[in-house]
Amino acid sequence: MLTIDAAHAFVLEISQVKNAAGLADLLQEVCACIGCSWFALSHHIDFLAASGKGVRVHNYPEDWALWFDERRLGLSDPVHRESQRSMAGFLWHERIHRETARPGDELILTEARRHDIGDGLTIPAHLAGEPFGSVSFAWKPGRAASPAALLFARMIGGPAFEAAQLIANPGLARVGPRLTDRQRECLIWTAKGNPIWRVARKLDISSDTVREHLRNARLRYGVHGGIPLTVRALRGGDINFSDIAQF
Amino acid sequence: MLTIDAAHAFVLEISQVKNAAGLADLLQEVCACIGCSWFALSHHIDFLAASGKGVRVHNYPEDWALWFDERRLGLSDPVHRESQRSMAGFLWHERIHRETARPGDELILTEARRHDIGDGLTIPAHLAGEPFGSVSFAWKPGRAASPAALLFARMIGGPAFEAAQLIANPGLARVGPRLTDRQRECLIWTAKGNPIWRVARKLDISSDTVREHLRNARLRYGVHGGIPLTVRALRGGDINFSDIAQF
DNA sequence: CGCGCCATAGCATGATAGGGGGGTGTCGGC
DNA sequence: GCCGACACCCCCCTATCATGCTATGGCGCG
Repeated sequence: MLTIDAAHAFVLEISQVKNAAGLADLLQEVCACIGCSWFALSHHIDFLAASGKGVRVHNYPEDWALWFDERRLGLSDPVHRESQRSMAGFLWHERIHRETARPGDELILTEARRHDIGDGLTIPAHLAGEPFGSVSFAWKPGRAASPAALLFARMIGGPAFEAAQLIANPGLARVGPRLTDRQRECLIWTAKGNPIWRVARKLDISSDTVREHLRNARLRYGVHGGIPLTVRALRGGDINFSDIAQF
Repeated sequence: MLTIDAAHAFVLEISQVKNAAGLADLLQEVCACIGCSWFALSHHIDFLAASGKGVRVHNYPEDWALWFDERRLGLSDPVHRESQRSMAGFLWHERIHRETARPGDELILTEARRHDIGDGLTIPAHLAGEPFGSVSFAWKPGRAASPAALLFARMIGGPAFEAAQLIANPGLARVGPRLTDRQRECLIWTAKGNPIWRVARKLDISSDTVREHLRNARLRYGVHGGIPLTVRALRGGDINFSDIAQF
């Protein structure tokens, strides 16, 4: 029965869960409640490369998970990609299209169907400084994910992911390194496309100083190069696209 | 009446709304539905400094908004700060505590009460590369935000924020020229932090060819430099953060 | 008062990227 | 059959960046 009360009960139980198995049991119950077969709560990372790190709880067929990991799809799976551009979550059949497809996507989707995974829905789990994540529920081929199920999942997805993170990192409310104001300013001007000497003139400081700020920013993130620095700062929320956009 | 059907109706209407006034009307109806007095959908930015940019729709008292803006609280308001560390949203009385308080927070909260704003709840709106945002609903002093209202807001908050962004930036999504597969590959590897010669080895092509692909990509966007190229490609969706993520 | 953090500034070296040429072959559409 | 888009390859030269090191003054905090 899809009601707010039912969702409330799930959220309360989820907030008290102690380990991954308990969380899996609860998500299985959610599956039964919305009438789907599969659930997957996962960070979008390469689990083979980052063994031990990241959170993942799912009931997908084991060989699908293996196939998925071997191809490092945690980072490039079309559903994961789309979830990174979404705030509210989505039904797969409404947002996974040919237009945004990449070579290889078709293979992934047919392989999923071969493992009895058809339509589904996904709730993104974004938090600045953390890897991307999501909570998905999926049906066997032939049945479509419904808007009501999406709404239901929206009530539960966020708390479920927060619970999973607490289980994986007990007490580790970690926030990545933040940049100082001056470092952010310098980075924003270079990201707009200015060479360092022009940034220096805008900020009315020496270009060596700008260089120094950018260097320190790179050191904080432990990255090499201006492009990775910019990407990390965007990811972590230190700067954002509207800072960079020039109109 | 707090039901999934009611939420569904709101979400459908929100997805069709054409302007900020229409969105405000709908959020006012949501207020009536959950029994609160105030709503506020807002980017967490300094609206005085960034005039014209950013999204904000609210029905707070006008002098409260002025007081808020004058003190540049968009960035440092305790509710906004807490929302930036939350994925699922929260009830103010459960998460706004003395422990995480900063000097000045007490003043903000009493000033809010002076303007008839008591307890409330907030749904964060995170999207990588975008400024932080949130959707809040608040009650007059003496009444407490309820878990059921939080669940209801979870169903509506994300779609409402997405709608607001569409209104503020019509057609910003998926604009401009797209890159070829090869250009995207080269860009992704350089964005990970690889120098061109290493990209060439990964793709098993000459480094001049990599240079060539990157040059053509820059030409398409009409940008100068690898950093602006990366930012444009990220914003346009040609590449995304998980393509670049290292783990 | 010292300690750490920040912003500022300078200098030197080598690696890298950017922008300018030139070219080949394929594929698909007009 | 030609043309445009695409992927591929090669050369050159200069501007820019990354990185190493050192050093100053201001500011807050314990």
